Formats: sequence, structure tokens, C-alpha cells
Amino acid sequence: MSNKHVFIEKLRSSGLRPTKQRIEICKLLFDRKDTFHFSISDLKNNLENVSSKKISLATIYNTIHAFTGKGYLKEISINSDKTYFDTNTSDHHHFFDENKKKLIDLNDNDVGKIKIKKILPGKKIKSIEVLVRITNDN
Amino acid sequence: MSNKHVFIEKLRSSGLRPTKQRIEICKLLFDRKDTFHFSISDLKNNLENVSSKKISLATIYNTIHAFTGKGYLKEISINSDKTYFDTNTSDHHHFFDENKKKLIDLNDNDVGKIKIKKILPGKKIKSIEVLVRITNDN
DNA sequence: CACTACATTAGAATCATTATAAATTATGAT
DNA sequence: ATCATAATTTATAATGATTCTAATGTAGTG
Repeated sequence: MSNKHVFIEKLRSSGLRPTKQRIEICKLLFDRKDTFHFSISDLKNNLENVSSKKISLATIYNTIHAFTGKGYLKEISINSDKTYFDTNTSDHHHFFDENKKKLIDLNDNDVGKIKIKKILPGKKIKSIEVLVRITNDN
Repeated sequence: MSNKHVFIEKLRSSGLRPTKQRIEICKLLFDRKDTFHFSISDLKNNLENVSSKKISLATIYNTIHAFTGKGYLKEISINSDKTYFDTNTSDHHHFFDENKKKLIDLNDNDVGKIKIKKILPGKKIKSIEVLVRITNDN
């Protein structure tokens, strides 16, 4: 696996030691070309399919949280049911298909520039998130 | 209370019988000029302050969900910690103050028009939600 | 007033997430 | 390589929000 040193670097820079469990998680998250939108349970299921040795939830949570803190993953709020994460960390927005309960990326070009005309003294903007809810057209 | 028949109408049109517990909830939600952003636990605390007789969580949940379904309340997704509701049901967006953990309304004029340039066949847009996260400016 | 369907309630169940504590492993120095 | 130490993993328990349940109470119709 030629990417292993990349994974190790991602882990170290997130303040985590590389362990075989975390490397497995990295493979699933970062060894892909497409964007991956997932919940923790999605990830757990995927991990169990790929390698039959199971990784505990605690390990999954701590790894994902470290990556999110470091900016290697984005956390997305859709509803209170579940937290979703996104391997696409560039500035972008989302469709949420309410029928399929799936996220679809909207890249920056897909959304016109957003102007916020209200300013709050002593506050600065940390992020602007657009969520476009879509449903079947019938 | 001259608003009581308004509350009863809101309840009936949401498919709920008017009961004294639900009327209490209505008073707190709709008998005000300002927008009210709240979580279920906020609402429960408020109810316990106003009237010393306690209303069970089950009743609060079923009433709030019926109002949300009917469009008398808006549900807002900030993070997975908690679900927030908003008595302002007009088209508008939000600041979320990450230090104070509070929502602030951004009315439609505060946000420039949002253009979605990507179209998905067979799907229609149900809503566009903008969440602007803000933090202390230091 | 009486009947029926809907509501209320406390408490149990559930689900995602976080904390705990004991056993295991990575790392850096020797 | 070996050792000591600190970090990690894991199963399990704890937590907190939300939903369910089943017994009791109340609103609405006639």
C-alpha cells in the first residue's frame, strides 16, 4: 500500500498514533476518488465488510473526531437523527434528498455567491453552510 | 385570554384536541412578539417556570411535532446535540453563535439571493437553508 | 349523562454518543 | 532488540435526547 505513509502522516498531524485500526479507517476514508458521505454506523458497517476483524465504536469515534478537528473531514448537520461526515473538505454545500436520505455535493460553482449583509460586532464568520432540501418532483 | 380561540384553532388544524397542557404550550410559543428559538428542554424549563404544574415530555414532544408538521414551527439543524425549533416560520436563515450556542435570525434581506445552478432531474427544491457560524472575533 | 376515541403521564426502551477501566500496543531511550 | 511509559483498544457502562407503552384521565358526540 503506497498510501500508507500518507495515512500515517494524516494520523500524526491529527495528534494520533498510527495503529492498524486507524490505518483501516484511513483506507476506507481516503483511499478513494469519490466523495464519501457517511454516518458513524455507515462507517462501522463498511469496516466490517472490508476486514472481518471488528473495530470498536470508541476507536471509530475518536479517530473521526480527530480528523474532523484537524479539517480532514467535514461534519454536516442535516437533522438530529444522525451526524454525517464528508471526505470532501473543500468549500461546498449540499443537497439533501429527503426521499433517499442521501447527501449530494454542490460544489462552489453550483451555488451563487452568498452575501451576508448583517454584521454582529465582536463576531466573525467561521463558515457559511447551505443545505438545499430536495424531494421527488411529483 | 383573547388568544385562546387562536390557540385552539392552531391545535385543531394540526390534528390535535385542545387540552389545558397544549394551551399552556401555545401561550409560551405564540403569545409573544419576538422570535423564540428553543430546544425541547428549554421549552420544558420555561413551562415549569410559568405554571408550577408540570407537563410531561411526551406531551411536549407530540405537540411540538404536530406544529412542526403543520408548519407552525420550523425545525433547525445545527449539530447533533440537540434539535432546535423556531417560532419564526417565514423564509429566513440563521447565525449560530458558537460561543454562546445561540441562534440569531437573519431575515431574507440580510442574505443576498441564493442561486442554485445545479438541477437534479425528477427532484424539486423543498427549501434552502443557510447557516452562518460565527465566533468571537479575537 | 355515557361512550368512545384521543390525551396524559411516569416510566421503560431505544439510539447515538461519551466515559470508564482493564488489557494491549506504539514509541523513544537504552 | 528490550524496556518503560504513555497512548490505544476494547467491552461495557453511563448519558442524554427522543420514542414507546400501558394505565388512567379527559374531550367530544349524541
